Amino acid sequence: MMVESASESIRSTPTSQNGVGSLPNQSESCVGREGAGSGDTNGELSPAELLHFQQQQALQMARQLLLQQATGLSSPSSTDNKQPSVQVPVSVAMMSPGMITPQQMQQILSPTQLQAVLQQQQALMLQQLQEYYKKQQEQLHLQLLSQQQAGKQQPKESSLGNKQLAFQQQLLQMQQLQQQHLLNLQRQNLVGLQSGQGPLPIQSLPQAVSPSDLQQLLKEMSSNQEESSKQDTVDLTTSITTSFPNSKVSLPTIHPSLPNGQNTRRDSMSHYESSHPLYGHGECRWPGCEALCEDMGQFIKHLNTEHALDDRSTAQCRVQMQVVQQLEIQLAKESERLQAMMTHLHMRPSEPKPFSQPLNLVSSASHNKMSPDTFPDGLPQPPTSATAPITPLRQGTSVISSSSLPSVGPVRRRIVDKFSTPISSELAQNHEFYKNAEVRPPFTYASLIRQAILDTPDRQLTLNEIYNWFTRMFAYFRRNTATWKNAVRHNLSLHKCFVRVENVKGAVWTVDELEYQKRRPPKMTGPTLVKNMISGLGYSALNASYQAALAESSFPLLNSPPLHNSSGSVLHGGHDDVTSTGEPGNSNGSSPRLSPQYSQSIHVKEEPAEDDVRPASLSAPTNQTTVLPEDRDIEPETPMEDLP
DNA sequence: CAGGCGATAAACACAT
DNA sequence: TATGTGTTTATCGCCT
Repeated sequence: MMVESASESIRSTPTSQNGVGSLPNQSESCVGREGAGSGDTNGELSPAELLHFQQQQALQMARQLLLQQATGLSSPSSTDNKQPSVQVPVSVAMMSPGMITPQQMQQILSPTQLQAVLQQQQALMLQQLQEYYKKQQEQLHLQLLSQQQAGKQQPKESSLGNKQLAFQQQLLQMQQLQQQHLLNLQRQNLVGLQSGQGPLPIQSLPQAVSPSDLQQLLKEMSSNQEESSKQDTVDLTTSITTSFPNSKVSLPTIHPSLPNGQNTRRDSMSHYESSHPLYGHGECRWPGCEALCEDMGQFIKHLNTEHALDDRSTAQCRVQMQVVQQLEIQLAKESERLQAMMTHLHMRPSEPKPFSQPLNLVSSASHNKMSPDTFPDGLPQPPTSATAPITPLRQGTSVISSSSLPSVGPVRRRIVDKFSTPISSELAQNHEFYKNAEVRPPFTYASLIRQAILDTPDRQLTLNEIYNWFTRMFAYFRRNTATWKNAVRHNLSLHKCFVRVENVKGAVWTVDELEYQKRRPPKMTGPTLVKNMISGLGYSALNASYQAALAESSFPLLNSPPLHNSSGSVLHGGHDDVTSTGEPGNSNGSSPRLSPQYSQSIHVKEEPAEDDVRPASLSAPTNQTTVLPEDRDIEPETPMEDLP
C-alpha cells in the first residue's frame, strides 16, 4: 500500500511539479511497476541521454561554483576597498541556466552535441577566466602599488623566504581543498539529479528502475541534499570521505575550511547568504588562513590586515585561478569516467565486465561508499558474478545495490545482507555515512537488530536501547519512527534468533547466534547453498567460515545454559554473514554475556512446526561438528526458563 | 507458479 | 487513560 502510493507520487511528481515539456505525453504510465521492457527512447530520454543530461547539470553547477569561487576571490578587495564588484567577464549567461535551460538544450541537442557544447563552454570559460584573472592581477598590482605609496602597509611578515614557504603551503592546501571541492561537485552532480535543477523526467529513467526504487532513490537523494545543506562542512566531508573510499582522488585530510560555502550569490545555498564567501564557521577561509574571527566585523578587519593587497595575496589568487582551471579539467575527466561507469552499469550484465573499477556512483555520491569488499548483490550481474571470478573482494556495494543504484532495478535489502556484506565491517567502514546521510541501510531489520545487540559488551539490549542504536547509527531511522519501531518489535518477536530475557530491570533482548545463522541460509542445502556461496563470495571461504561459525556458535551453547552465548562468537568479528574467515574468535570464555542477567527468565518463542527441520538443516553444513544442539530446544534447559 | 522471505501495517494484550 | 512493549496476523513485493 505504501509503496503503491509512494510510487504513485513519484510518478506524478515530475509531471505535476515541473511540467517541463520534455515529456509532455509521458504521464504516469511510463514507469510501470513491472517496468516496460523495451527501450523505447522515442520522446523520452534514454539512459545514456539522461547521463549526459545529468553530467551537464553537474558541469553547470560546477562552473557556477567555480565561478562563484572565482568571484569570491576578488571579494577581499571588493569588500575591502569598496570596489564596485568586479564584473566577471565570463558570460554568466553561458553558465547559468538562465538563457537556455538544460532541459531545452538537452532536447535540442544530441548527447554528443551536448558534450561538444560543454567542452566548448569549458574551454571558453577557462579562457575567460584566465583573462579575467590577469586583469584582476594587474589591477591588484596597481592597487598594491598605490597602497604602498600611501604607506599603509602592514608591518607583518615580509621576508621573501617566508612568503615563499607560506605560499607553497597554501598552494598545497588549496589544492587539497580544491580536490575536496571536486568531490563536492561530484556529489552535487548526483544530488542535482533531483534537486530541482530541472524538471527531471523521471519517467525516462532506465526502465529497470522500479517505482519503489525510484522512490527510494529520490527519498535518499533528497534527504542527502537536505543533509548536505544542513550539515556543516565537516560533516559533509566525512560523508564524502566515506562515499569515495576508493576514489582515485586522494582525499585531503578533512579540513575545516572547505571552499564549500564560498558562494554568496543569490542562487546559491541560502544559508550562506549574507555571509562573506571567505568567512565561515567563525573562520577566515582565505586559503591556508583559518584565522578565527568571532564575527563578521572582526573578519573584515582580519581580511583587511592579513589579506590586503600584496604580492602574496596576488599570488594566491593566481594559484587559485590555476587550481580552478585544473579542477575544470579534472571535473571533465571525472565526469567522463562517471559517465562511462554509469553507462556500463546501465548496460548490464552480459557484457564482459572490466570489473574492479569502483563504481563511483551515481545517484548520490553520498551513497557510494563503495567498500571494495561488499558484494554487489543488488547489481544486475549475479549471473556474471558467478562466472566471472569474483575475488573475495566484494566489489559493489550493498548500499548501492539496495537503493541507490537506479539501474539495479528491484533489489531487496536482504539480498545484500545475506552472505555478502558483513554488516559489522560495513558499518564500521561507513559509520559516519549512515549516521549522517538518510540512506536506508542495506540490511534487514533482523541483521541490524542483531548488530545492535552484538555491539554492546553485554550482548543484550532493551528495546529502547535498540531503538536508540538505530537512531544513533542511522540517520534514516530518525524518521518514521512508528514504522520502523514497529518493524523492530515485529522482528524481535518473530525471529527466533532474538531472545527476550527478563532481568531485574525489565527485559532485554539477546541474540541466539546459532538461530541466526540457521536462519541465514534459509534451508539451502546442496546446489542452492553452493550457488549462493559462489555468487556471494568464494565458496570455500564461505563454507569454511560458515562451518566454523556454526561450530563456534554451537559450542558455547552446549556448555552454558544461557544459550545466547553463541551470540558474540561468530559474528562479531565481522561475519555477520559468514563471510569472514571464520574468526573463531574468543566467544568462548570471557563472554560478558554470561552476565547474571541471563539467569533470569527467558521467554521462548513458539517454535514453528517446520522447525523440526532444525537439526537437519543445521547439521547439514556443520555436521562434522559434534552433536548439534538444538537451538530452541535447548532453551528449556535453562534453569529458569519460563514458558509463556 | 508456488513458496519463502522481508517490510509494513495493524490489531490486540499486557504492563507501567 | 496513555504509553510502551510484545505478539500475532495479514498483505505486498521480490526472489528463488
